[in-house]
Amino acid sequence: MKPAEILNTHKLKRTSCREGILEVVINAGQPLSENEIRENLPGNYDRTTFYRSFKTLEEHQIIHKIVIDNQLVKYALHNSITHKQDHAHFYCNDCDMVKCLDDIPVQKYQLPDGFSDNETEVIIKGTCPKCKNKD
Amino acid sequence: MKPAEILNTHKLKRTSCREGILEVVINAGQPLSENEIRENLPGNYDRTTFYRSFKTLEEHQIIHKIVIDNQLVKYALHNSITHKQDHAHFYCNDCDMVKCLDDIPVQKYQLPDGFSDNETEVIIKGTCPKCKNKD
DNA sequence: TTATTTTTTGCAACATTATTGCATTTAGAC
DNA sequence: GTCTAAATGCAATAATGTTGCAAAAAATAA
Ligand SMILES: [Mn+2]
Ligand SMILES: [Mn+2]
Ligand SMILES: [Zn+2]
Ligand SMILES: [Zn+2]
Repeated sequence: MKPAEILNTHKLKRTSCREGILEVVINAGQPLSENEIRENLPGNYDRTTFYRSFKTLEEHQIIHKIVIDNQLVKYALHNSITHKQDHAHFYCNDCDMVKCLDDIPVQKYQLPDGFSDNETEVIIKGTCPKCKNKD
Repeated sequence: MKPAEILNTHKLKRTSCREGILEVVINAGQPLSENEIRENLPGNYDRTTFYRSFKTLEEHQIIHKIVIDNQLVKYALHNSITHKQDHAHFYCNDCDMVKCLDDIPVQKYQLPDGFSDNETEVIIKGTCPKCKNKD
């Protein structure tokens, strides 16, 4: 699906920042940091606009962010199939790569009395195949 | 266990910053942010020293941090019983309270081929009992 | 005890990530 | 093409965290 289509589907204005972010993230096929996105965007770049665009795209559940250890944030497209379902994320300690594990639904945890949940985040840290074969 | 004892056990110097952080976190009985810790510390406060003290205490697995949505970080004592075991954390969307769910071990996830894991973080977001009874 | 070495501290500077206010521009509806 | 609500760009500000370095404190050696 193309950026313009996605924006139309959600009745969002087609602005260059929104289209640019989507374009880059779709092409990458994996979660990217703000800097990685910026590096792949042509022309001038405004951080405020990025954050506001992200907020909009997030509210429409088009992209989501993955926070690793505060100070590393990656942005990723929602897989249109699993979409709303909570899924786990993988983080490679060696190369900082983040991967959406769309096929791995998160476990439903039994909370203590009185607590109720509505979202669960799971981040699995380890080594990715690429880094493992680097010895 | 008292701060001084803990530091002695780990053969760490008893400095006022380390003792202060431990004192405050032990008294609170729940994870606190840097600001919440600072507010409960007497005398002058240096952020650099806080971060360096935290690093030391973390390396000795005395306290650990919980990152909620980057921009909210809470620091908590390690439960001496479950200690090294990965445990889930609860975050209240209403009051920002964080709770260590020491009794809830994290599930072992089956990763795709070639990936290996060595640590898993689970954050369950929802409403705490106090906030639920506030209608 | 005194001297030497190591660790910790406090401060300034800097980096990164993120938010707000406001004037200007633009996309899309008419 | 005109109009208007929405989005943008820029400056200012905030929160969180790190680094270098000289001074202070603690541990160790003599
Ligand atoms: Mn994902
Ligand atoms: Mn915990
Ligand atoms: Zn890797
Ligand atoms: Zn609450």
